[in-house]
Amino acid sequence: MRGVGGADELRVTSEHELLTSFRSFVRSEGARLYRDLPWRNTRDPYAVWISEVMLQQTQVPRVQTRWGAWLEHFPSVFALAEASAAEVLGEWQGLGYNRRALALKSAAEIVVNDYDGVFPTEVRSLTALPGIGPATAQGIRAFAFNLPGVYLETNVRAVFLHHLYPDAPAVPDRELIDPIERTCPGLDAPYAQPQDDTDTPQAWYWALLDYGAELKRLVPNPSRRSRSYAKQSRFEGSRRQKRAEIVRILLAAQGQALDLETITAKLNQVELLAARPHVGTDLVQEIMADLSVEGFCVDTGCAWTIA
DNA sequence: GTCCGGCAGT
DNA sequence: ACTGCGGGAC
Repeated sequence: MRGVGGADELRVTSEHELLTSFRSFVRSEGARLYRDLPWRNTRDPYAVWISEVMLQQTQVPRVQTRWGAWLEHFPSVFALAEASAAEVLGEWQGLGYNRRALALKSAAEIVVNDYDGVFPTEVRSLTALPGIGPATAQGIRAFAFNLPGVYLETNVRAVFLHHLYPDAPAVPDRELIDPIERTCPGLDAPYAQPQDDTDTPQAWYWALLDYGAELKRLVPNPSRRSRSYAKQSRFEGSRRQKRAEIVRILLAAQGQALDLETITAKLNQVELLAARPHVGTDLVQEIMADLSVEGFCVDTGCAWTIA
């Protein structure tokens, strides 16, 4: 672990002072860079949950254009639980990673059936819901319930790597857990004694996110020095590009069943227009099997309809 | 080409 | 630990 900010800003004599000054620095940057995002003006767990899932591997500007529309279409966990998969996928189009939309609907059904529509607050209960992993669970806890925890996602990771591990080449996430715990307001550590009533988990993580986003514009992405960093595969021409196109084709069919040849033909119209190679029915067959297993569509013998 | 307020299956 | 999964802005 190394110094905070610049070496001249602070003279660090102990880990305690290091984390304490780190905290006040991030709080101050967070205040300066605060983003008044729409989902930050509610504490409705449903609305916060939707924002957290939309924000998984998806940049803020895209979510800003879609979060409000989703809440108008599906205003409550009950509305979402009762919606059809096609309706949910339709509202999701453009956000990417379509399985998130199906997970949202499945989780909504569980919250309605098992929790009477009231969102759980325990990490174990939250991560048991489809589409909610450790990061999203802590995000919901911090932003909807103002509960402390280890919220470790890319912006938070960038801030801690930049300030506490400036030269380490491959830092595992487990190294970050301790300092994150020690700096979160409300966790049992001397650094985390609340300064005032605005010193909350919610405000702390907003500050980390806002400062982390700014940091990544100023320096090369510190998260590259995370051991969990992985370069992502090419999208253009990929299987998942075709898969997403097939979902669009099924949605456009409005519940009508399409056979393998029809789906392949429609897909190849798109591929041809984009000057990509012709796709064979074998690959389409494979993708349809995956989509069926994942609940995107139902296999009606030799044809598929959107679920 | 890079990255995004990750998750789930293997 | 590794891989598949979307789509657009830069």
